[in-house]
Amino acid sequence: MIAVQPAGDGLESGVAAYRQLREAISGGRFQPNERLIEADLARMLQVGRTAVRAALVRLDQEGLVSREPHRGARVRLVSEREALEIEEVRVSLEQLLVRRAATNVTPADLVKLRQSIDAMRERVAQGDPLGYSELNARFHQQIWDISNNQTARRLLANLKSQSIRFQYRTILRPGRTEESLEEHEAILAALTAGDADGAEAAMRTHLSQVVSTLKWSIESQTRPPSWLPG
Amino acid sequence: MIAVQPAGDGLESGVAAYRQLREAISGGRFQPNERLIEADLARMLQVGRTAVRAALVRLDQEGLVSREPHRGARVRLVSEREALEIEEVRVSLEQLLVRRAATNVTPADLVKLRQSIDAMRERVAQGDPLGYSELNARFHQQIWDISNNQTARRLLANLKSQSIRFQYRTILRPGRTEESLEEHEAILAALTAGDADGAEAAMRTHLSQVVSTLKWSIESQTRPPSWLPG
DNA sequence: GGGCTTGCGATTGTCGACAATCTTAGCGAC
DNA sequence: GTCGCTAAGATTGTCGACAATCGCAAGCCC
Repeated sequence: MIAVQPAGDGLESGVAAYRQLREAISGGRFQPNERLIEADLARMLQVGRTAVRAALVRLDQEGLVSREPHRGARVRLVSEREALEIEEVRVSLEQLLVRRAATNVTPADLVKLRQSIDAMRERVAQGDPLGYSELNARFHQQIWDISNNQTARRLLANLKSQSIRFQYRTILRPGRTEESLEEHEAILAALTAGDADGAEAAMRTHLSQVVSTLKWSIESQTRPPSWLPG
Repeated sequence: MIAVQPAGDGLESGVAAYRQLREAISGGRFQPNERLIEADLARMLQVGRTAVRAALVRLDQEGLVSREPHRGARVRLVSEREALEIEEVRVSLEQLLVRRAATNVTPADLVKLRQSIDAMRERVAQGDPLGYSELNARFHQQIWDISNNQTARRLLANLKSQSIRFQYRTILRPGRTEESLEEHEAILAALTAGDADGAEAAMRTHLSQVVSTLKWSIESQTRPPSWLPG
């Protein structure tokens, strides 16, 4: 028997639809609160309505879309308040994970983390906050991997996809990337020293900055809700 | 128009199936790893196979059920290692919540918490660990409510339903309930004082005990896996 | 007997059709 | 003009049927 790997397929088609939809939503290719009509999505994704339906149920459970009986699904609009809740949870979990990482970390891991930070430093020098943000995500994910807690990892990934809409607010603040870079250095230093308490503290400092930035951006923008007519 | 509240119904029937199944699984009415056959469940719950299917997808996303393409669904067996992961996450989140609770708590809340602890003390005196356990859950949920972070609350509820199978191990250890009771007192004391750091520390102490108990129960029981034949 | 193939029953995955429900546009009364 | 009502269209919820796939047991070859 030729072990043909079924091209990433071999999955029920609902999973394919789920992944594409998830990518599309968290990638911002839908407006917040936009209606998600099953028939349209089915045409769009080239799958049956059954598959779309399954995908929507999953995304609902995951918190990315909200479904009401007989009224269909919409991409869920996470409020600013909720974004703060999410960020608080994220701080907690990242603290836990970096603490575990401090005891698990290998020299090879440290090399990779160093490479990530160096790459980030380049982006800062080039004034490329978006590239920085991507590398930032990679840095954190590396820590998740090292810490070896799949449960927390999964939760964090979910939370991140829910709050992605607020991400740019925390990146684009002037001078933020430079600060962020130094905070990352502190985390790496603690990990290198195998200092669990230090790593946790450094992570708390780092992410508390993110929370503050987010809070600031929310409170300072008391703009009228632009989605209301009139 | 008479506003007839559709008797808790008005939901798509998939939600009803989901709730019942969830209750049944986390209530231990299925064996771990037991196959969940759609047609059987449909008969059992008096709903169509479509609804069962939707429920299973949700439970899969939630981690209570594991589904493989063309191979059906089983109640997910969470490994001991995973139970520890979950408990670690739980400690993190409960710390966060009790910290927030310390700043939100009202006198009325304190009265209710006091009542819960008093009721627990009674159960301890009566030697009723199961009743104690229920009240324990209530105490923690009260704190969740006070802390007012829906996101963390939801995650904690999910985690709890996943690890419920290991709960009895942490309750039945001799002398544990007495210790647990005093730890609860410490938490309440910190909350009464509005001491966020103290509350967090007390919660950490409390739940670390649970983690230790769980670890101890796992490591000490190097029993042969009873579910293997022979 | 051991290992492989084959066939069958059991179960899941998908689709189309239809019923139930919501939403919107049109119409008429005031 | 606007309010309320009605009908049509759009969309979701549910079911039954069928195809695809799996697991198992019987049979076959060596």
